Amino acid sequence: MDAATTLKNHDLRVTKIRLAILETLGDGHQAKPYGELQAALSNFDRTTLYRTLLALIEKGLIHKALEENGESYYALCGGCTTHAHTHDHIHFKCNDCGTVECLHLSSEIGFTLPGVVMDSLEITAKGTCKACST
Amino acid sequence: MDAATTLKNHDLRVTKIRLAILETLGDGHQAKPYGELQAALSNFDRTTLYRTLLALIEKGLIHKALEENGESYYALCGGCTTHAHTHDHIHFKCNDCGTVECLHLSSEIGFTLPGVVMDSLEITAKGTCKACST
DNA sequence: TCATTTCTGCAACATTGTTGCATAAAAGAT
DNA sequence: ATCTTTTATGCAACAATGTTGCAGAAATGA
Repeated sequence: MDAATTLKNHDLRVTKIRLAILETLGDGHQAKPYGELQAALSNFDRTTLYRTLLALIEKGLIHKALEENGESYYALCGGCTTHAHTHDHIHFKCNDCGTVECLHLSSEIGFTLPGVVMDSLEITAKGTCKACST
Repeated sequence: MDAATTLKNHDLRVTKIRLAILETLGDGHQAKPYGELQAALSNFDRTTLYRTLLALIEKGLIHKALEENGESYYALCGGCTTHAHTHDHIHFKCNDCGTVECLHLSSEIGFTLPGVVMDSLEITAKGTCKACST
């Protein structure tokens, strides 16, 4: 499915910056920091970039992850549908090369918190990625 | 153990703002947003607050958690020692009252990521806290 | 092509985080 | 207590990030 169709399916108009963002985010299993997006899309207005990212998040096309330094990372959502994100993945940041990947969990995470009702879970792991550990 | 002794034990000089930060963070199982700290400590310089928070993090007295909105939350470290944080806890944000708590895990989290070496894990859960669900 | 809805770019601003440097304060020694 | 050394603080200036209002431009469906 091409990007334009994806946008239409998510109730979004097809515009240049939206196509450009989707293209920049590439295959989707790697999250890009905001600074990199801004640099790659510097021909667009910064405000528009922010609002477009918000729109894409709102419609479930992309998601945002925060790193320790406070920078926002963005990545395509795999099987997310509008208003029903299925985030059965975690974010993994390599301390060597700095890339942030969206990885799917091989097993379910099971733990309980006494007395609270859990809605969602955000997990960020750090370490050394496959490429850097060889 | 009082705050002054805690600071000395962590190789930190005892200053007004450091005592004030530790006092503001209270009993330690609740994380406070940066904005709240700044408001409570508005008699100190903003730069000093930032540098002091960094120093306290560096020495393992407090830790930082990032929320979805990008705001930094700070909380006292329970059993953390200098350069050896034992973060066997997760951050839980209540969608109702907005408080962020540091909760200890009742069970170990076990999962593996194929091909990567994991160093650390950061987990944030969201939902409804005990007080708000009754 | 037109009408309507939505998006974009600009300006202006608020917040957050950082760096350099002179002064002030803390800690240990005299 | 006073002095000396080391470290922390406050100020200024700046950079980056994020937000809001609004006029003009673009996308969509008729």
